[in-house]
Amino acid sequence: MNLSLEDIQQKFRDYGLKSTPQRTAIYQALVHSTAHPTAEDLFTQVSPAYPMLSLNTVYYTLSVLRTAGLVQEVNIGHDRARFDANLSPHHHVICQGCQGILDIMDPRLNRLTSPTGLPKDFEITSYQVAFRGYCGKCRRSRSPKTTSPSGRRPVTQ
Amino acid sequence: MNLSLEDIQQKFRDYGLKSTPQRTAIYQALVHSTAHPTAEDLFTQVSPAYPMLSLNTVYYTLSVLRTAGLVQEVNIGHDRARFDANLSPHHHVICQGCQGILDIMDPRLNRLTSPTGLPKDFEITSYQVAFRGYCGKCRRSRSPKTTSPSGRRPVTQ
DNA sequence: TGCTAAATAGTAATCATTCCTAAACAGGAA
DNA sequence: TTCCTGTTTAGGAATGATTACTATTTAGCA
Repeated sequence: MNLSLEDIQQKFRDYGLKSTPQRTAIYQALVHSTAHPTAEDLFTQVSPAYPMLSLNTVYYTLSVLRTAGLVQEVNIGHDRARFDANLSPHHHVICQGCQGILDIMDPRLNRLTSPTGLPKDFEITSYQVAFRGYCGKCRRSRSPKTTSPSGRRPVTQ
Repeated sequence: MNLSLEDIQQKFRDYGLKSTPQRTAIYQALVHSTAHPTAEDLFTQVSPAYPMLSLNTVYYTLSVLRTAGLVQEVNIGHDRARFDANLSPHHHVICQGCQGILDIMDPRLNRLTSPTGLPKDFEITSYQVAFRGYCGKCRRSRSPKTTSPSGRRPVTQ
Protein backbone atom coordinates (compact mmCIF):
# COMPACT_ATOMS: atom_id res chain seq x y z
CA MET A 1 0.00 0.00 0.00
CA ASN A 2 1.15 3.55 -0.72
CA LEU A 3 0.01 6.45 1.42
CA SER A 4 1.63 9.84 1.45
CA LEU A 5 2.11 11.79 4.62
CA GLU A 6 -0.79 14.02 3.67
CA ASP A 7 -3.03 11.03 3.08
CA ILE A 8 -2.25 9.77 6.53
CA GLN A 9 -2.90 13.10 8.18
CA GLN A 10 -6.19 13.35 6.35
CA LYS A 11 -7.09 9.85 7.48
CA PHE A 12 -6.34 10.74 11.07
CA ARG A 13 -8.57 13.79 10.77
CA ASP A 14 -11.33 11.67 9.29
CA TYR A 15 -11.11 9.30 12.20
CA GLY A 16 -10.96 12.06 14.78
CA LEU A 17 -7.42 11.31 15.82
CA LYS A 18 -4.80 13.85 16.71
CA SER A 19 -1.96 13.92 14.26
CA THR A 20 1.44 13.82 15.86
CA PRO A 21 4.80 13.13 14.21
CA GLN A 22 5.30 9.90 16.16
CA ARG A 23 1.82 8.62 15.46
CA THR A 24 2.14 9.42 11.79
CA ALA A 25 5.50 7.71 11.54
CA ILE A 26 4.31 4.58 13.31
CA TYR A 27 1.22 4.26 11.17
CA GLN A 28 3.19 4.95 8.03
CA ALA A 29 5.69 2.24 8.90
CA LEU A 30 2.86 -0.21 9.46
CA VAL A 31 1.06 0.71 6.26
CA HIS A 32 4.19 0.26 4.21
CA SER A 33 5.04 -3.07 5.74
CA THR A 34 3.72 -6.45 4.65
CA ALA A 35 5.53 -8.30 7.42
CA HIS A 36 2.89 -7.97 10.12
CA PRO A 37 5.34 -6.35 12.50
CA THR A 38 5.29 -6.47 16.26
CA ALA A 39 5.30 -3.37 18.42
CA GLU A 40 9.02 -3.73 18.81
CA ASP A 41 9.56 -4.11 15.07
CA LEU A 42 7.82 -0.81 14.55
CA PHE A 43 9.79 0.77 17.35
CA THR A 44 13.04 -0.33 15.73
CA GLN A 45 11.91 0.94 12.37
CA VAL A 46 10.77 4.36 13.52
CA SER A 47 13.41 4.97 16.19
CA PRO A 48 16.17 6.29 13.94
CA ALA A 49 13.99 9.20 12.86
CA TYR A 50 12.73 9.81 16.39
CA PRO A 51 15.52 8.95 18.81
CA MET A 52 13.41 9.94 21.80
CA LEU A 53 10.60 7.59 20.82
CA SER A 54 9.47 5.30 23.59
CA LEU A 55 8.34 1.73 23.04
CA ASN A 56 5.50 2.68 25.30
CA THR A 57 4.30 5.19 22.77
CA VAL A 58 4.25 2.50 20.12
CA TYR A 59 2.00 0.36 22.29
CA TYR A 60 -0.24 3.27 23.11
CA THR A 61 -0.43 4.36 19.50
CA LEU A 62 -1.29 0.88 18.31
CA SER A 63 -4.06 0.62 20.86
CA VAL A 64 -5.50 3.94 19.72
CA LEU A 65 -5.31 2.97 16.06
CA ARG A 66 -6.87 -0.37 16.83
CA THR A 67 -9.71 1.18 18.78
CA ALA A 68 -10.29 3.62 15.96
CA GLY A 69 -10.38 0.74 13.52
CA LEU A 70 -7.37 1.74 11.46
CA VAL A 71 -5.33 -1.27 12.40
CA GLN A 72 -6.01 -4.86 13.32
CA GLU A 73 -4.20 -7.37 15.43
CA VAL A 74 -3.46 -10.47 13.39
CA ASN A 75 -3.23 -12.92 16.26
CA ILE A 76 -6.04 -11.80 18.50
CA GLY A 77 -6.15 -13.48 21.85
CA HIS A 78 -2.47 -14.03 21.71
CA ASP A 79 -2.01 -13.35 25.38
CA ARG A 80 -1.98 -16.88 26.72
CA ALA A 81 -1.41 -20.31 25.23
CA ARG A 82 -4.53 -22.45 25.11
CA PHE A 83 -4.47 -26.20 24.67
CA ASP A 84 -6.61 -28.87 23.10
CA ALA A 85 -6.45 -32.64 23.27
CA ASN A 86 -8.87 -32.93 20.38
CA LEU A 87 -6.59 -33.74 17.48
CA SER A 88 -9.22 -34.47 14.85
CA PRO A 89 -9.39 -31.67 12.31
CA HIS A 90 -11.71 -29.00 13.57
CA HIS A 91 -12.10 -25.27 13.81
CA HIS A 92 -12.94 -22.68 16.41
CA VAL A 93 -15.35 -19.91 17.31
CA ILE A 94 -13.97 -17.33 19.68
CA CYS A 95 -16.12 -14.98 21.68
CA GLN A 96 -14.52 -11.57 21.73
CA GLY A 97 -16.36 -10.78 24.93
CA CYS A 98 -15.39 -13.59 27.28
CA GLN A 99 -12.59 -15.10 25.17
CA GLY A 100 -14.39 -18.43 25.28
CA ILE A 101 -13.49 -20.92 22.54
CA LEU A 102 -15.88 -23.44 21.04
CA ASP A 103 -15.09 -26.30 18.69
CA ILE A 104 -16.61 -26.38 15.23
CA MET A 105 -16.65 -29.77 13.57
CA ASP A 106 -18.35 -28.78 10.29
CA PRO A 107 -16.73 -31.17 7.77
CA ARG A 108 -17.22 -28.72 4.92
CA LEU A 109 -14.50 -26.59 6.45
CA ASN A 110 -12.04 -29.45 6.13
CA ARG A 111 -12.25 -29.40 2.35
CA LEU A 112 -10.80 -26.01 1.56
CA THR A 113 -8.38 -26.11 -1.33
CA SER A 114 -4.94 -24.58 -1.33
CA PRO A 115 -5.22 -20.79 -1.67
CA THR A 116 -4.04 -18.81 -4.63
CA GLY A 117 -1.14 -16.42 -4.39
CA LEU A 118 1.06 -18.70 -2.36
CA PRO A 119 4.81 -18.78 -3.05
CA LYS A 120 5.51 -21.90 -5.06
CA ASP A 121 7.87 -23.40 -2.52
CA PHE A 122 5.61 -22.94 0.48
CA GLU A 123 4.39 -26.25 1.87
CA ILE A 124 1.10 -26.10 3.72
CA THR A 125 0.65 -28.70 6.41
CA SER A 126 -2.65 -27.66 7.97
CA TYR A 127 -5.08 -24.84 8.37
CA GLN A 128 -7.68 -23.66 10.79
CA VAL A 129 -10.63 -21.34 10.49
CA ALA A 130 -11.23 -19.01 13.41
CA PHE A 131 -14.65 -17.43 13.59
CA ARG A 132 -15.02 -14.40 15.83
CA GLY A 133 -18.06 -12.84 17.34
CA TYR A 134 -20.07 -12.71 20.52
CA CYS A 135 -21.78 -15.48 22.41
CA GLY A 136 -25.34 -15.01 23.63
CA LYS A 137 -24.30 -14.10 27.12
CA CYS A 138 -21.81 -11.45 26.02
CA ARG A 139 -24.22 -10.04 23.43
CA ARG A 140 -26.82 -9.50 26.10
CA SER A 141 -24.39 -7.84 28.49
CA ARG A 142 -23.04 -5.47 25.84
CA SER A 143 -24.94 -2.23 25.57
CA PRO A 144 -25.95 -1.68 21.92
CA LYS A 145 -23.95 1.53 21.98
CA THR A 146 -20.54 -0.02 22.59
CA THR A 147 -19.39 -0.61 19.06
CA SER A 148 -15.71 -0.34 19.95
CA PRO A 149 -13.76 -3.05 18.14
CA SER A 150 -11.99 -5.73 20.10
CA GLY A 151 -9.64 -4.03 22.50
CA ARG A 152 -8.25 -5.83 25.47
CA ARG A 153 -6.74 -2.67 26.85
CA PRO A 154 -9.22 -0.27 28.39
CA VAL A 155 -8.22 2.83 26.52
CA THR A 156 -9.60 5.92 28.14
CA GLN A 157 -11.21 7.92 25.41
CA MET B 1 -14.12 -37.41 25.11
CA ASN B 2 -13.98 -40.19 27.69
CA LEU B 3 -10.71 -41.87 28.55
CA SER B 4 -10.17 -44.00 31.61
CA LEU B 5 -6.98 -43.84 33.61
CA GLU B 6 -5.87 -47.11 32.07
CA ASP B 7 -6.52 -45.80 28.58
CA ILE B 8 -4.32 -42.83 29.30
CA GLN B 9 -1.51 -44.90 30.74
CA GLN B 10 -1.68 -47.15 27.70
CA LYS B 11 -1.56 -44.14 25.44
CA PHE B 12 1.51 -42.81 27.22
CA ARG B 13 3.19 -46.18 26.77
CA ASP B 14 2.29 -46.17 23.07
CA TYR B 15 3.87 -42.78 22.68
CA GLY B 16 6.95 -43.70 24.69
CA LEU B 17 6.17 -41.35 27.55
CA LYS B 18 6.74 -42.07 31.19
CA SER B 19 3.55 -42.30 33.14
CA THR B 20 3.52 -40.23 36.30
CA PRO B 21 0.55 -39.32 38.47
CA GLN B 22 0.88 -35.61 37.69
CA ARG B 23 1.25 -36.13 33.98
CA THR B 24 -1.72 -38.44 33.90
CA ALA B 25 -3.88 -36.03 35.86
CA ILE B 26 -2.96 -33.08 33.67
CA TYR B 27 -3.66 -34.93 30.46
CA GLN B 28 -6.89 -36.34 31.85
CA ALA B 29 -8.07 -32.87 32.82
CA LEU B 30 -7.31 -31.62 29.32
CA VAL B 31 -9.01 -34.54 27.60
CA HIS B 32 -12.15 -34.09 29.64
CA SER B 33 -12.33 -30.37 29.03
CA THR B 34 -13.87 -28.66 26.04
CA ALA B 35 -12.88 -25.20 27.21
CA HIS B 36 -9.40 -25.06 25.66
CA PRO B 37 -7.80 -24.35 29.01
CA THR B 38 -4.63 -22.43 29.67
CA ALA B 39 -1.73 -23.87 31.63
CA GLU B 40 -3.00 -22.09 34.68
CA ASP B 41 -6.55 -23.42 34.22
CA LEU B 42 -5.15 -26.92 34.25
CA PHE B 43 -3.02 -26.14 37.26
CA THR B 44 -6.07 -24.89 39.14
CA GLN B 45 -8.04 -27.94 38.14
CA VAL B 46 -5.44 -30.52 39.08
CA SER B 47 -4.00 -28.79 42.15
CA PRO B 48 -6.58 -29.96 44.69
CA ALA B 49 -5.64 -33.58 44.06
CA TYR B 50 -1.91 -32.78 44.00
CA PRO B 51 -1.24 -29.94 46.42
CA MET B 52 2.48 -30.03 45.72
CA LEU B 53 1.95 -29.61 41.99
CA SER B 54 3.97 -26.82 40.44
CA LEU B 55 2.73 -24.63 37.63
CA ASN B 56 6.11 -25.29 36.13
CA THR B 57 5.28 -28.94 35.85
CA VAL B 58 2.13 -28.12 33.96
CA TYR B 59 4.13 -26.13 31.43
CA TYR B 60 6.73 -28.85 31.14
CA THR B 61 4.11 -31.55 30.79
CA LEU B 62 2.26 -29.64 28.10
CA SER B 63 5.45 -29.16 26.15
CA VAL B 64 6.17 -32.88 26.34
CA LEU B 65 2.66 -33.81 25.28
CA ARG B 66 2.78 -31.31 22.46
CA THR B 67 6.11 -32.60 21.23
CA ALA B 68 4.78 -36.13 21.37
CA GLY B 69 1.75 -35.04 19.38
CA LEU B 70 -0.88 -35.79 22.01
CA VAL B 71 -1.90 -32.19 22.44
CA GLN B 72 -2.07 -29.11 20.30
CA GLU B 73 -1.86 -25.44 21.02
CA VAL B 74 -4.94 -23.67 19.72
CA ASN B 75 -3.40 -20.23 19.30
CA ILE B 76 0.01 -21.04 17.90
CA GLY B 77 2.38 -18.12 17.70
CA HIS B 78 0.58 -16.42 20.49
CA ASP B 79 3.75 -15.02 21.96
CA ARG B 80 3.65 -11.49 20.59
CA ALA B 81 0.98 -9.28 19.13
CA ARG B 82 1.38 -8.66 15.41
CA PHE B 83 -0.32 -5.87 13.56
CA ASP B 84 -1.72 -5.23 10.13
CA ALA B 85 -2.96 -2.05 8.50
CA ASN B 86 -4.55 -4.05 5.69
CA LEU B 87 -8.22 -4.03 6.63
CA SER B 88 -9.65 -5.59 3.50
CA PRO B 89 -10.79 -9.14 4.20
CA HIS B 90 -7.88 -11.45 3.79
CA HIS B 91 -6.24 -14.48 5.33
CA HIS B 92 -2.80 -15.59 6.40
CA VAL B 93 -0.13 -18.20 5.89
CA ILE B 94 2.22 -18.68 8.79
CA CYS B 95 5.58 -20.35 8.50
CA GLN B 96 6.16 -22.53 11.51
CA GLY B 97 9.88 -22.25 10.99
CA CYS B 98 10.54 -18.52 10.94
CA GLN B 99 7.12 -17.35 12.14
CA GLY B 100 6.78 -15.23 9.02
CA ILE B 101 3.26 -14.24 8.04
CA LEU B 102 2.06 -13.73 4.47
CA ASP B 103 -1.24 -12.31 3.30
CA ILE B 104 -3.61 -14.44 1.26
CA MET B 105 -6.16 -12.52 -0.76
CA ASP B 106 -7.92 -15.48 -2.40
CA PRO B 107 -11.52 -14.23 -2.72
CA ARG B 108 -12.93 -17.75 -2.52
CA LEU B 109 -11.99 -17.80 1.14
CA ASN B 110 -14.22 -14.80 1.77
CA ARG B 111 -17.33 -16.74 0.85
CA LEU B 112 -17.42 -19.37 3.58
CA THR B 113 -20.88 -19.87 4.99
CA SER B 114 -21.73 -19.92 8.65
CA PRO B 115 -20.62 -23.22 10.18
CA THR B 116 -22.94 -25.86 11.54
CA GLY B 117 -23.07 -26.68 15.22
CA LEU B 118 -23.01 -23.10 16.41
CA PRO B 119 -25.11 -22.10 19.42
CA LYS B 120 -28.17 -20.30 18.08
CA ASP B 121 -27.46 -17.06 19.90
CA PHE B 122 -23.86 -16.75 18.80
CA GLU B 123 -23.31 -13.83 16.45
CA ILE B 124 -20.38 -14.17 14.10
CA THR B 125 -18.80 -10.92 13.00
CA SER B 126 -15.80 -12.13 11.02
CA TYR B 127 -13.52 -15.05 10.41
CA GLN B 128 -10.02 -15.73 9.26
CA VAL B 129 -8.31 -18.73 7.82
CA ALA B 130 -4.79 -19.42 9.03
CA PHE B 131 -2.73 -21.77 6.92
CA ARG B 132 0.35 -23.25 8.51
CA GLY B 133 3.39 -24.83 6.99
CA TYR B 134 6.93 -24.07 5.99
CA CYS B 135 8.28 -21.53 3.58
CA GLY B 136 10.88 -22.53 1.03
CA LYS B 137 13.76 -21.23 3.06
CA CYS B 138 12.73 -23.05 6.23
CA ARG B 139 11.98 -26.25 4.34
CA ARG B 140 15.47 -26.28 2.94
CA SER B 141 17.11 -25.64 6.28
CA ARG B 142 15.17 -28.39 8.02
CA SER B 143 16.82 -31.77 7.85
CA PRO B 144 14.31 -34.31 6.47
CA LYS B 145 14.69 -36.21 9.73
CA THR B 146 13.33 -33.50 12.02
CA THR B 147 9.68 -34.34 12.00
CA SER B 148 9.13 -32.93 15.48
CA PRO B 149 5.87 -31.01 15.55
CA SER B 150 5.88 -27.28 16.09
CA GLY B 151 7.51 -26.65 19.43
CA ARG B 152 8.89 -23.31 20.31
CA ARG B 153 10.56 -24.66 23.40
CA PRO B 154 13.63 -26.75 22.71
CA VAL B 155 12.72 -29.79 24.76
CA THR B 156 15.76 -31.91 25.43
CA GLN B 157 14.76 -35.44 24.58
C1' DT C 1 -2.52 33.49 21.72
C1' DG C 2 -4.01 30.60 25.58
C1' DC C 3 -6.36 26.51 27.40
C1' DT C 4 -7.22 21.86 27.98
C1' DA C 5 -7.37 17.29 27.12
C1' DA C 6 -4.60 13.98 24.82
C1' DA C 7 0.00 12.30 23.72
C1' DT C 8 4.68 11.33 24.96
C1' DA C 9 8.57 9.29 27.50
C1' DG C 10 10.45 7.37 31.36
C1' DT C 11 10.31 4.22 35.10
C1' DA C 12 8.16 0.72 37.62
C1' DA C 13 4.91 -3.11 37.86
C1' DT C 14 2.60 -7.22 36.12
C1' DC C 15 1.88 -11.52 34.02
C1' DA C 16 2.87 -15.55 31.22
C1' DT C 17 6.47 -18.31 30.29
C1' DT C 18 11.14 -20.17 30.52
C1' DC C 19 15.57 -21.23 32.86
C1' DC C 20 18.22 -23.47 36.44
C1' DT C 21 18.94 -26.87 39.95
C1' DA C 22 18.54 -30.27 43.53
C1' DA C 23 15.73 -33.99 44.96
C1' DA C 24 12.36 -37.70 43.80
C1' DC C 25 10.88 -41.14 40.73
C1' DA C 26 9.76 -44.44 36.62
C1' DG C 27 11.17 -48.05 34.09
C1' DG C 28 14.54 -50.99 32.26
C1' DA C 29 18.68 -53.96 33.50
C1' DA C 30 20.87 -57.13 36.56
C1' DT D 1 13.16 -57.85 43.47
C1' DT D 2 16.73 -54.37 43.66
C1' DC D 3 19.67 -51.11 41.57
C1' DC D 4 20.89 -47.43 38.17
C1' DT D 5 20.23 -43.84 35.17
C1' DG D 6 17.98 -40.54 32.83
C1' DT D 7 13.55 -38.16 33.28
C1' DT D 8 10.38 -35.65 35.97
C1' DT D 9 9.17 -32.68 39.57
C1' DA D 10 9.07 -28.48 42.41
C1' DG D 11 10.79 -24.32 43.69
C1' DG D 12 12.86 -20.06 43.01
C1' DA D 13 14.90 -16.89 39.95
C1' DA D 14 15.09 -14.79 35.29
C1' DT D 15 13.14 -13.17 31.01
C1' DG D 16 10.31 -10.73 27.84
C1' DA D 17 6.04 -8.67 26.33
C1' DT D 18 2.81 -5.67 27.83
C1' DT D 19 0.49 -2.46 30.97
C1' DA D 20 0.30 1.08 34.75
C1' DC D 21 1.62 5.38 36.62
C1' DT D 22 3.07 10.11 36.18
C1' DA D 23 5.19 14.44 35.02
C1' DT D 24 5.95 17.03 30.97
C1' DT D 25 4.92 18.40 26.33
C1' DT D 26 1.94 19.24 22.53
C1' DA D 27 -2.13 19.43 19.08
C1' DG D 28 -6.10 21.56 18.09
C1' DC D 29 -9.68 24.39 19.27
C1' DA D 30 -11.77 28.83 21.35
